[in-house]
Amino acid sequence: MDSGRGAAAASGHGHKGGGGARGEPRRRRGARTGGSQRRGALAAHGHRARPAGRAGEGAGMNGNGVWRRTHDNGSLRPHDVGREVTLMGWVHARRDLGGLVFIDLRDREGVTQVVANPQESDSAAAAAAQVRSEYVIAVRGVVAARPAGTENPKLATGAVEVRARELRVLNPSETPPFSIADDGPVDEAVRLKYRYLDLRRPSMLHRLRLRHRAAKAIRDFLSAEGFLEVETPMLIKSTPEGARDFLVPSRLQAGKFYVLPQSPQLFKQILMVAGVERYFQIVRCFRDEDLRADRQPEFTQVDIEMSFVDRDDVLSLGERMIASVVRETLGRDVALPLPQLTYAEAMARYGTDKPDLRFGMEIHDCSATFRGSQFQIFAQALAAGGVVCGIRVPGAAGYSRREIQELEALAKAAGAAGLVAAPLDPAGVRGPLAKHLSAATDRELRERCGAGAGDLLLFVAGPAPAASAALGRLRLDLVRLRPELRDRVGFDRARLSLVWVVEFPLFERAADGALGAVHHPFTAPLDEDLGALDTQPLSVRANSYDLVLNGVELGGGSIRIHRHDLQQRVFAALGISPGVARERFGFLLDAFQYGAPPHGGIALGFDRMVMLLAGDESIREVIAFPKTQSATDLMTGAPSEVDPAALEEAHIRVRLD
RNA sequence: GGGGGCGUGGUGUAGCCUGGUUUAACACACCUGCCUGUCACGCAGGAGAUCGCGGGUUCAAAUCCCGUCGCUCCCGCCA
Repeated sequence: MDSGRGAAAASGHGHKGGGGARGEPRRRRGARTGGSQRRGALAAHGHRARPAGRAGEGAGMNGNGVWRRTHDNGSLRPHDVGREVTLMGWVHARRDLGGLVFIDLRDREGVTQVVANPQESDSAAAAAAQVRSEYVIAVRGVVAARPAGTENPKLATGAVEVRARELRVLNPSETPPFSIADDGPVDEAVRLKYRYLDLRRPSMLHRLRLRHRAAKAIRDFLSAEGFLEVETPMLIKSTPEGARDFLVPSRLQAGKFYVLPQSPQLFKQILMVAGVERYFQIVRCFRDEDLRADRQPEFTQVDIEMSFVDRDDVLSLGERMIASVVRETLGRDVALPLPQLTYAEAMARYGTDKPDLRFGMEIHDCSATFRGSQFQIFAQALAAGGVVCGIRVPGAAGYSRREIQELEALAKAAGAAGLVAAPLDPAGVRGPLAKHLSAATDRELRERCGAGAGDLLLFVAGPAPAASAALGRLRLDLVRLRPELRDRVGFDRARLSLVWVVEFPLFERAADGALGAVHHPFTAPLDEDLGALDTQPLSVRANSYDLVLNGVELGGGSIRIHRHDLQQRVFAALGISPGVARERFGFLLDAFQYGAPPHGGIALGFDRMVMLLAGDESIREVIAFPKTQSATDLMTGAPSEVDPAALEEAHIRVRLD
């Protein structure tokens, strides 16, 4: 720190006392100057551990009690010329021309140029010369039109400037560790440590504002639709399903724990039994799982539940809400109703249950074409009950051997056994596959994939879900890694491509072979599949839905089971005995004995929603105080050890191994 | 739990692959002086880095190797 450079610098300001505060030299320059403390007597300074010996502040330095801000820094226009104004804010930039000093003064609303001219105010000019980046200052002066030719069209306020009569430093600032004004790339760890400075940057303030506007749009929309915002508890009973819980020890009940909610799922269903009919909450949820760009241990959901509705009612509500949010934040229209894909279609055409529909390159099932093929790889896969899937990469027939190998590596990383590449010339398929194709199958293949000369076909053979999933990943990798493809496949990054994915399976086979709920155990099966519930549970489709935006799962929901007999059958299929069900969900089952209305709902990831609206690739950008990938808070240092007495009271003994 | 990327003055980067002409370079920021119409102000001067940390190889390590820490992307995980 104070390395002594410029030790003499803080001396010798010819300060004029005249009502103006002087800029206060920053610590680096001023620390060694010694001298008396002429600090203002006010308490405002008392708690600031500034180094001793700084040139003192004048009597007028004590905060902003005397002045009142009249305008923000984004609002002055030519019609304000001649008006006496008081502005406050942070020093965005200072340009000292020697005598004449320009200060770009920034606050939340914008930037206004302040001019300090010694011919107009000696004291203001002297103070302005001492000011540095990120000092908080107050300026009193007169709005003037800028001299012809010096207007700045880049600033909303660029036609005018404020001629300073008085300038006060309300608070000096250390040199910030990174530029607030530049708003350029900075290592994320540094940004997180100094999050208060990071958030000060205009782009981050914009994100906070965007988030607020999205939340407000949601509240306005749902309120108008008759929803009640109801809060649910944060300290709740553990229900061992799904993600790992965050534990909260109970002091009063030794050895027992609350957990933080993974979602308000049970409570919102209880609220339906309670007759609330239309509930929503913008609510924090907690899941102790590994982090990703779109996953934080605490995140925010828009949680919605409605009574006396069917699936279409929920979808309509959900998509109208999203359209409203997009309109209120981006001013863009979303065409309704949104398209719907069944889960089966999504998997077949895009290899994923959250397809990115901003571009084509769909997956084609070419199994029929290759049935009976002499090409061993395909023949074996088909004989084993698998499939052969392909995608057409337009204009990629010229990819080199090396490029193809890179694609194969990606496919293998995505779970494919291999990748067969077939470039097309005007005569048809070339490459290793060509000699195993008759003219008829060659043509059939091209027709099936919509491919022509110059295109590249990529095939994966294997079990149905794995083969299409691998191609689905490859499809995404291709537009990510090969920019030249984006135009050819119609990829538009700015598009908002919303789609409902419906009819998920009700159950899935877990790794241990047990049957598990894809969504949660209160999800209703589709009526038409009820018959198979006890005989072929894996074939039963759920009355559920996910909302997908640009390949990101925004959220999902379902129509719930509200009848006791059906719930028993689902529990039975899941292998949840009545005793276990009672232990885990007893209060919900009890509630359902007293007249549960038909109901359903949806929960949307609010952070992800705002991230996509902002065009960001990580929800950390739209969370004011996010955690790192290792779930630490670099600003506060959480998590940390706690006072042993607190552990004692919580009946916790810590063991490290 | 596993795989990949990154870590060099305050910030962003180059240098690393191929060890030695590097006294670790550049831009921005910072400090000093000059400068009355700038808005990427300009000009001149200056300070600031034992190259994340530890160990090893070598005559010699920012550079090669091993370990470790931090950040990050992904797989697993996330009903």
